[in-house]
Amino acid sequence: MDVGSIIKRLEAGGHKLTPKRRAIVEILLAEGRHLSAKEILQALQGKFPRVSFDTVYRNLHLLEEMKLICALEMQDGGCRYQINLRDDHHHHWVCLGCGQTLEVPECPLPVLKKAAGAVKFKIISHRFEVYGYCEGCQ
Amino acid sequence: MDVGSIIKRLEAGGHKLTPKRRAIVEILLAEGRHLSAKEILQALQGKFPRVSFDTVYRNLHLLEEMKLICALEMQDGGCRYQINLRDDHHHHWVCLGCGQTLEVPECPLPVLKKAAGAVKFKIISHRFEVYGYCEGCQ
DNA sequence: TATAAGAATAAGAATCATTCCGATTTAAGG
DNA sequence: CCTTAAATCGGAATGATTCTTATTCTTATA
Repeated sequence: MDVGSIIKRLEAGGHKLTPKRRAIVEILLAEGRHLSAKEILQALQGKFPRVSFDTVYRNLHLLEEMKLICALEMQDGGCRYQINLRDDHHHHWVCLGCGQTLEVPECPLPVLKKAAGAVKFKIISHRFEVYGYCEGCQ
Repeated sequence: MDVGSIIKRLEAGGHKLTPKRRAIVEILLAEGRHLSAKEILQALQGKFPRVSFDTVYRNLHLLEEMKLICALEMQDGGCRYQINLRDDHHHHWVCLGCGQTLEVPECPLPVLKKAAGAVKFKIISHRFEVYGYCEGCQ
């Protein structure tokens, strides 16, 4: 995933490529790890001193809808964002030490579909995140 | 799970049995379903008009630590609480229509332990909730 | 290049759940 | 009954997120 392909996907979706929108993507690409909305705002203020939280959230929501980034729910309820390296649905091992994430190789939901069917439950969405420590942080 | 056994567990943990604490447990038992902190506060105000949010949250956190209730993260980020009918760790099918929950028969984590080991990730905690519609609400 | 239309933005107020604070009250054991 | 730590109150504070309104860009098209 590079800036070029992200820009193409934005344009294909009928969205404008504004300087701030591009900068948010570049920040996420450069950092690699997941960032909070506040961290993104602060990084953005380097180039655009007058940028607002509203702009950060609006663009993060847009990028998330287009599946260009993914939102990680943290243990404390806060949210962090990172470039979606893969294009498909997946979950994360989230390191509580350094903040790096690794991808969980499979989604647990398919295994449970039969159990849901047994109680006639129609699945709409789910959340799954695993918190702990990566090899380096243990 | 009844009021008596909950009181015993509180006393065993060295906690006082205050009228408000008992009332919160009774409200959760009487309602059966999961309630938000606000709903609990409002129900509590019937008996104790001057009770504060602080008291509600303090007691909910205590009851959660003692595993007497479980906290459900909702899709919108809010939290709801219900009596922990079983004594062990489990997850829920959460109905977006009526708010009822059904217990997921197994936790997906054990299946993924091997994958975590493969990347030397030390698991500390996890979140898993499934949202959808129960049979009656579809 | 000019312009129109809609999309995006700024600024800061508003919201909402949750937590914190200092002062006061209360449960439970001796 | 007394003591003491725990629990409570009332309300302010916090912090992330969303909303509102006026303004400014982008892009497409003339």
